[in-house]
Amino acid sequence: MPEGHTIHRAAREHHQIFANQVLNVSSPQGRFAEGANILNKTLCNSVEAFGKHLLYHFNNNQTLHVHLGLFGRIRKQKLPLKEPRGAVRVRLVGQTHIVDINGPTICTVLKTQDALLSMKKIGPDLLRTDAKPEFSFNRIAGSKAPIGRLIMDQSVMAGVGNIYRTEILWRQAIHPQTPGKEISQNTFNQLWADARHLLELGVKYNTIITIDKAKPSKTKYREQVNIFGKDKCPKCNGEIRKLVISSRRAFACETCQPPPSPA
DNA sequence: TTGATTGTTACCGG
DNA sequence: TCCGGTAACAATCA
Repeated sequence: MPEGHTIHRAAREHHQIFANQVLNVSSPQGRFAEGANILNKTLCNSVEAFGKHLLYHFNNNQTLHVHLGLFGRIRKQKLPLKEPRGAVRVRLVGQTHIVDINGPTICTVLKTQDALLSMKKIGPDLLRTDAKPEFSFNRIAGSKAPIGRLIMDQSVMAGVGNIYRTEILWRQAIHPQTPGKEISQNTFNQLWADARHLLELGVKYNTIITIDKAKPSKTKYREQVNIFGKDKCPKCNGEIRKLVISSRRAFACETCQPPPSPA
């Protein structure tokens, strides 16, 4: 579920819903009661995302830091309250909506200052206007690691997950095993721009859309992708090669994305 | 019931 | 010291 677009979407929605409201913060399963009590009946000033990290800033300089990991989910509902579904760690209740957070790997209350400090370990976030892409390019250009690993490394650039990495590299005709140092400035610029474009589309549609002009599918899985999990390349009809990069599955059309020549 | 999954980090060996 | 690989953790659904 969560790539960068999910978290930024949530940040924008939750900011609209919760900013400058006193929230009831609880933990229906009792697994987060201690931190929740600190925030309960407190004013939420703002909500923001850094890559896949979500920060709810409360007054008294407290911040709820959430990272969904692989399985985490955010569920937004209109009032009235319903029974929590599954293992809800935190429930935020505002005047019109509630948000339940299930299965996060990070769900802690920090001093705002410390939460913001920890965000400095993350690379430039494609979806933040203050991002500095030259930092990412320098990391890539100085590395012999495969580009498929680098663009998903959140310390290099933040926001891209496993599906987007395959899709972005296919769109840019870059083989995922190409060493970072072989990526030119110009190629990087296009990659960055396309990644940002796709993530913004993801925020807009609340799902992953990497096919130009596509709209979300009406089936259960709304994603619209070119080659992730597919057998045939939509451009050349060739066979899609299955790879594993950073212990995660990846895909490539080796006709449209020529493999790098061996060193 | 089993397996697979849109993520990250600690740890270990080369 | 810097890599790359592996285990561990999270929860849900087909």
